[in-house]
Amino acid sequence: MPTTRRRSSPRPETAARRREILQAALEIFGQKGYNNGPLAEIADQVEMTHAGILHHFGSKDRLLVEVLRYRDESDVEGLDEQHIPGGIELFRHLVRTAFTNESRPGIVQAYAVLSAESVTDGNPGRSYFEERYTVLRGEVADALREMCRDRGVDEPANVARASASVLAVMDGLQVQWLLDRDNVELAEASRFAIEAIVTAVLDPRPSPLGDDLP
Amino acid sequence: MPTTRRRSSPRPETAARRREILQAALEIFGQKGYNNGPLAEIADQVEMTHAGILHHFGSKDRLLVEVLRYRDESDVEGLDEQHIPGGIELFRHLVRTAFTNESRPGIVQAYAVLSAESVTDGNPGRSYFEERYTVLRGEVADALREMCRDRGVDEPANVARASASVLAVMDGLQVQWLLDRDNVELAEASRFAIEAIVTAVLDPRPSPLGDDLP
DNA sequence: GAATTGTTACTGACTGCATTGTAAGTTCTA
DNA sequence: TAGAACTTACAATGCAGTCAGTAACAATTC
Repeated sequence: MPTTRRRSSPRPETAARRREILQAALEIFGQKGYNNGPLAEIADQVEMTHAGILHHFGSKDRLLVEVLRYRDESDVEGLDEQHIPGGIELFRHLVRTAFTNESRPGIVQAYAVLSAESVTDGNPGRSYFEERYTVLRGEVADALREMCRDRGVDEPANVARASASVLAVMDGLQVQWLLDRDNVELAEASRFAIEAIVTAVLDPRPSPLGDDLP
Repeated sequence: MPTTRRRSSPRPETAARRREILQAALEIFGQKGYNNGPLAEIADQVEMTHAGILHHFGSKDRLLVEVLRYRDESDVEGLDEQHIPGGIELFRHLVRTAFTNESRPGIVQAYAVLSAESVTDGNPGRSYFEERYTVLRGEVADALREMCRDRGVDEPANVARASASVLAVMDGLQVQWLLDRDNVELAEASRFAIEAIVTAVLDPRPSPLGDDLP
């Protein structure tokens, strides 16, 4: 028996429809959080019923992980041109991102809310964020080492600490900014902090706090 | 008519019972988030029904704001002795806190989760966090200015940016740590970043990223 | 290239569960 | 003895997910 497999290809407009849903979900999850963001509201925004969304994504959990992947792609697409910068260019890119993010409160909020929510019990986005931070820390660390090499700094200490700190300060400032959007200082703070941290790696100096801490 | 107002005072053990509830709520909200943390689960932990909790706090919203206030108090009580340190001592205190926090994942997670969740639509904890960050930034800024004065640094630039950055880096590192508790570097990163930022205020140097950024 | 057949992309109705809040009743105690 | 500190029972939503059905479309067959 040849058992000719019958398998229709998805319709041409389906991909676009899915993207519409992902966009709407990103907005709703960003505004209200994952647990507090009902499928029905996402469905409304794309003129569909919540059952339609479940048809495309199977479950709310799976929708979330696809939303997170989608955010990644659209981020790279929108800000970068094509390649990931390295060395000093990475940090310049991060600073520019901090500034352009001021015009995208939706995405900023989605990221802040969903990353923190991901550490709660049984959250489906957790492994996404675990991996994301690991990858990003690695990229920042590589860029830092490249800068050290360029400037003849041998055996740079604190590269790992600095990488985590750079990402942390950007995330933390975003939360503060979301709570107080009129505070323009907060955007500038990203540049200041990143410069401070990079400087401390390239040209370490004695601690102003003394050497007797833990 | 004298209308002798009849108004019983609460029973002596009531205060302790309320504290038990606040403690349990802090745990549950920390583990599962505010929206995802049901009253029933908090009630279980103190051997009560959820209606009992509502008797004490009126609504879930009001419970949250009391939980946040409670966290503040117990924090100060546990770590500080009595007074808030200023100047260099504040930063030494912050670094020590970062280290001792490693043994209190519950509270750390509660803070990280609830602060991010507070920026979502209609969250009852929002104004608490708005005020908290404003106050904390002010305290850190004062401490920085004091250090500048002590060391003869005039018209220190970037004090506001540095204050926000210090808080941001601590918060951001906590999220990363919650996602990867085995990563011991992350605790040390707090000290490194705080030192870097304070140094950049006390003894500013040219940006390693160039001066042509936004 | 028309008819057939299976699949996609839904909708609407429904199920079942979780959850906050309320109301009435009970016990205890200041 | 009134009010504090509950409990039990219930009301009222809200929400994810299932299922049966329908219309449109794609692939296969003739």
